[in-house]
Amino acid sequence: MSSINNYNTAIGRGDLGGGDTSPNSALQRARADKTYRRSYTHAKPPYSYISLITMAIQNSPQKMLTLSEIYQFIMDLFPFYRQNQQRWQNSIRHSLSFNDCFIKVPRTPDKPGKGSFWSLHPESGNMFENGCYLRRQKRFKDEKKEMMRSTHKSPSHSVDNSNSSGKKTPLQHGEDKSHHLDKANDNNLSSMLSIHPAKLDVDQMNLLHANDLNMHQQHHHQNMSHEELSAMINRSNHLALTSEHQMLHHGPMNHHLKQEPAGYTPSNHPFSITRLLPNESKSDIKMYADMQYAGYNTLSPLPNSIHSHTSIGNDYYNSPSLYHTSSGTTSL
DNA sequence: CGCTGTTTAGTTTACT
DNA sequence: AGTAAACTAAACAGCG
Repeated sequence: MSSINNYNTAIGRGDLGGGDTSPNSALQRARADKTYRRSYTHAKPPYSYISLITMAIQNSPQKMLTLSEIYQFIMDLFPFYRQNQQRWQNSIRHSLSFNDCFIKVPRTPDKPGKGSFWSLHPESGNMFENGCYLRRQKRFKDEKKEMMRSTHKSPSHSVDNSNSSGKKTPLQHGEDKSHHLDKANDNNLSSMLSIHPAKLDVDQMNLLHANDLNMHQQHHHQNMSHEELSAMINRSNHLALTSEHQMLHHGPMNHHLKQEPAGYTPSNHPFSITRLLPNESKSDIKMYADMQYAGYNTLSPLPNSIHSHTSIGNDYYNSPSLYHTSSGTTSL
């Protein structure tokens, strides 16, 4: 199914700034109300939180952002998320913690502050380049962490302290602490880089080894400079992005993802995250203009100059220019 | 104290 | 219809 359907569903769900409008009435209102176009652009973007986080990180120069920077990126980009902040920001935090595709990069002493940096797991690949931005076909799992989880879940490790409701008592929280810390330590760059290289395909492995392994072995990651860390992550992300090409010849890196039809180029997808990258050509920035869902027409292709969220001068759901297609107005 | 991060649980929704 | 991904809420700990 294409993301056009996803888009329609997102709108159809009635996620219009908190209203529980039925799909039909939303559509009727869209047709009747001339001011609706503005509301329409405040509709919930057709992206999952995971894809939004991914966008934010991939658009940052260092390929890593703090939590608040991720928040800011999303709010800058989508007015929808300027409301109900507590709700979606909780979900963002949950997504970051819960999904193995996000890794924590510790702050270095020269960059003190609150919270870690968040980056993308190099093995997570192009999670959304298959065209689905609301729902991945398969959740990315870090096998190492998966092992840890199952180990901790196994009967030998988890004495049943749960009460009938399944809610933790304060005591249980205390008892969980070691597990908590293990998990926390596991969810960072150090463990990410100690991942079984066998999981990478040959080319990636060679590159990673050639470029990074020496450094990896010589330094403890926590002691790396921020520049080293980000350079490493940049390279890894580049590998992930260029894996598109490899997939055409060797099949998908994440083999559980279905193959796209022949001729399909992920970066051509209307909501492609690849298209967000600053080095992408934006000559086709009006690509969506001719499409029926022109309300999102400039969603994906960010302006050339975006290298950090702070430079975002306009948002993509709000700019009046977005309301126009090549034929003049948005048609629903 | 507020923010960040982790975890659990329940619900909703996309997809097969 | 069943399953799994995504979303939401909430409790809690730790840190600056």
